[in-house]
Amino acid sequence: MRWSEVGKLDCTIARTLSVIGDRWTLLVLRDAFLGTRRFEAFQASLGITRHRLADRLGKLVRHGVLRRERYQDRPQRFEYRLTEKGLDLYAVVVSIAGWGDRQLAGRKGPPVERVHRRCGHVAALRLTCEHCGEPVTARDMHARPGPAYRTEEGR
Amino acid sequence: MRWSEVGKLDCTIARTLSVIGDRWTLLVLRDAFLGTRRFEAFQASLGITRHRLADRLGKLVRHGVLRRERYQDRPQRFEYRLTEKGLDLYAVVVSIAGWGDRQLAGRKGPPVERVHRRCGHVAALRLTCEHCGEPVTARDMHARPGPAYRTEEGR
DNA sequence: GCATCAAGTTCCATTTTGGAACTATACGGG
DNA sequence: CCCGTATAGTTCCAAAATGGAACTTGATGC
Repeated sequence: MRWSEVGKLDCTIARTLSVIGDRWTLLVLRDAFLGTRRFEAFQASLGITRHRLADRLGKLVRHGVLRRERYQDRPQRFEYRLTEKGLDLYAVVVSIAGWGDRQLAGRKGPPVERVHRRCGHVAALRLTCEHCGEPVTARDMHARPGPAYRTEEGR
Repeated sequence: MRWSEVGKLDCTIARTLSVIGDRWTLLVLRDAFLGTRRFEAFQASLGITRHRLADRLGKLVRHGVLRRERYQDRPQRFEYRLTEKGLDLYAVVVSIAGWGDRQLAGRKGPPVERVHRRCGHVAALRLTCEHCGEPVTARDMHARPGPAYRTEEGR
């Protein structure tokens, strides 16, 4: 199967990955969450080729994750900002950072720390059950076919 | 910059992505979390070429995310199981699934639902602040340079 | 005119993928 | 003994994606 067909599968994970699951895209998003907005800034920070970057930004815009906004006329200049849909990817980016911080053990601790504005503390974020509020790990959960599974095949 | 050099950056996100951030790897992990263990089963479920699959499984084993275990001698047969380090990726996989479920709006609801064994409910998982326990979104958090940043450059 | 800036595009060589066939070990049946 | 089946890979090659570097466009400032 071609990667380009993965987005048509009926798995929500596969479809999400068809949007954000390629080499540089999540690093672009990392920068976006750190406040980067301009083409040159992404390029300098990432070391991605301009070609790829233009491509990835365009794809994220087409998928509604970023929005391309003019910040100056003459010459026209654009910047890329996270949409609500894009901001909703925060959990993905933070989960990735969290795993790296825990498992890939930087010698001096994490390079970035996150402060919860409301409570004022530097804190890791964790998954909890929406229903009971308890923290949850893989072993606490059981996956089973959901509504969409009953009507058609496909994970 | 070559993708193969991304793992050497000092960003925990970049380093995590060098392990799990390529095309098929997260789909392999999705299957692993759903209980898939054997080469043939991954291959049939994913539609990835056997070649790539062998490659990806090997890489995950080298990084300690999966462990290759013999389940039969003569002929020797192996299966791939998540290690603790691998199980710790649950938040990443679930966050990706969550975004897909919310934003890519399957017409009939999610294909997979997750039950919290402890409380018995089908529930989405969400990020909360480890310190105060409140649910958190991108806007609630502020990123700033952490310990590792003070001693050396690199995000 | 000439340099500079920002945001892309174009071109081409190198890498990575996808597809399909082939290999290795062992079992079970006729 | 020979054949078919099963599992887990490997090999080969054409097609697609990527990396690097130079070029383009539109405008400002000297």
